[in-house]
Amino acid sequence: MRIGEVAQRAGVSVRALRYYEEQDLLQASRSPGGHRHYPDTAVGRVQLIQQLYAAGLPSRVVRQVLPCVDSGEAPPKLLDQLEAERVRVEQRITDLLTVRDRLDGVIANTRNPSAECFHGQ
Amino acid sequence: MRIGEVAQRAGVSVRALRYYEEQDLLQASRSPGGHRHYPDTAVGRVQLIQQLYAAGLPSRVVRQVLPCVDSGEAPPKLLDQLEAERVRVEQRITDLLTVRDRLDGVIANTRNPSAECFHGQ
DNA sequence: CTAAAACCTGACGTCGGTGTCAGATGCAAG
DNA sequence: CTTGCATCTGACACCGACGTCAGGTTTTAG
Repeated sequence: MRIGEVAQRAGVSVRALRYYEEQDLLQASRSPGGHRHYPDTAVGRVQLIQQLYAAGLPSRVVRQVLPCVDSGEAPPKLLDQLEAERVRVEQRITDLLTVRDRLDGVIANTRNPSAECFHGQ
Repeated sequence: MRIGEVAQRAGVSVRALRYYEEQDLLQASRSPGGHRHYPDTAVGRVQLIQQLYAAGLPSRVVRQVLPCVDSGEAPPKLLDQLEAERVRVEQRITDLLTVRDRLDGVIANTRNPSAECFHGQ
């Protein structure tokens, strides 16, 4: 599978895939002429990478985490790192929940201004 | 209250506060000599701004959302915008939950490798 | 065989929220 | 009045995940 097709299937740009390779997140074999060639599993991997990015993990962390998610286990040395990331993710989740509730409050109150106005934080 | 104290209390840098003013997120009166002076409510407002940033909202959106969160209601014209943001936030939450569960899976499996290896997505 | 489409490697641009530095002032304490 | 910290206004630096352009090569369709 060539880079264009992977990009299209995974919903990312060709540039992004090259960047992932540069960051050692995604490997590709090469044709005699130098063109990248990917296995079918690449699409799923790219989507996984996107998910981790969406969670706010930077490349260097993704690089560590990826093989663990693949294999389902981690070298003990990375456990602390993983747990630290878990904590961060959890924190972001609670932040987002708070913001969501605030937005909900404003929306509901605007739709139905009769209700009591809670301005608590 | 002067800028240094606000920064310290809110846990952000002085630079950030100036930036917020530049972005019309936070107003300050000025002393005769030009120094910023903030009301006590500024600290809470800054924390709110931080929360919105943490949720991934960019400055221009925060600028629209802030007065609504203050007043508890929004001009109807902004309702669509607010709901769009709500959807985005919700999406990010589910992304984060997925990632969290993946991390949990790896962590649990590493701690107790005996268990069955679920590699579901 | 040839033209077009896809791909290649650099390299520089972008955007947003800050850090940081320079050089000039304001303000409070002795 | 002076000293010294806080603050002021620019302005440039940074980082990360790409976008984008240039100029050249490979692959594929006809």
